[in-house]
Amino acid sequence: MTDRSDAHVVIARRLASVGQRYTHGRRSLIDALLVANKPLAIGELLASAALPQSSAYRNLAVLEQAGAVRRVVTDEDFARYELAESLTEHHHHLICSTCGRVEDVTIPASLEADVDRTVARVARRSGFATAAHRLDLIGTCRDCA
Amino acid sequence: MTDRSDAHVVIARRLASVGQRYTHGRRSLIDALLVANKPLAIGELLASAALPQSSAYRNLAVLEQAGAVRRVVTDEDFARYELAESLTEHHHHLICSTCGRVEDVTIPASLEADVDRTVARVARRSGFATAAHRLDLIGTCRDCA
DNA sequence: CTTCCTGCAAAAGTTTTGCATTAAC
DNA sequence: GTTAATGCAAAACTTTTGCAGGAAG
Repeated sequence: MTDRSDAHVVIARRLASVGQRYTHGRRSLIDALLVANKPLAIGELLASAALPQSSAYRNLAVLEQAGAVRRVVTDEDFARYELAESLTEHHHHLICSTCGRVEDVTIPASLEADVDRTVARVARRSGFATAAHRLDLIGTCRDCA
Repeated sequence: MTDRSDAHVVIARRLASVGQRYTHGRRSLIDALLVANKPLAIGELLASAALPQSSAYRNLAVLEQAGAVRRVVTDEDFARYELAESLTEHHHHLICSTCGRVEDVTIPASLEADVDRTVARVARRSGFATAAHRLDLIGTCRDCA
């Protein structure tokens, strides 16, 4: 998944397998996310992708169910969206608690493996079937320091 | 911070140091959180603490600024609140992606230390001054399995 | 062509705010 | 007594939904 056109092909296939079409609006949203390389707020998506709010929300919901995008929650009172990890790489977020900025970041594979293993064990002990973990770094970005 | 009355004393002091009073409504909210031992949604707090919505929101904001409670974000479209970690212990959350249930959980100290160290390093390299990390486990709870 | 998607407008849900009254210190 | 907190109602904001018209396969 290194090329952008690859992403479009994969997404088209996933949408088709759920009986959904890859329309212009959906492609615009994906393009915006491909360029951004970080979670975008709805407002930013509306500006980049140029489509009505209701269509954005509806399309993001469809794209999420098709496994193309992921809804990201921060401390802000609106949602952000990013490409699904199957189209990028497993990563985490640096969140600035002052301005809300969100950036992607990866952590060393060794720690990732430790977290995975421990998280699976802890969850099992609690009666949870764990699907995933979410590790965010909350701090203050360079501009806000 | 093992006793409940201790929590009230500490919170009263923190509120006072910010020029705020420890009123009946605020005490009710704290009591509800002390009993619950897990993040509560606004609706649950309104039921337990029996106060108007607007007062709940305003008081939770004040209590958060005073360092008594923390706003917790999940995938739901409403917020949850829990006692600040300085009044409890550092912990993480098990989140059921089906029913939204949220439970507290702790992970082994050794992993916690690894995460802390790596997170600090990664953040520094990115120009972030890290204050904290947030590690959540997303899965399916026993009841929803 | 047939089914799904779009766009507009209105509704629903959560959270915030103004203001007169009440409680805290 | 003075200052801050409360409670009600109304507003602000994000997100969802209904429905007639248009695009995708």
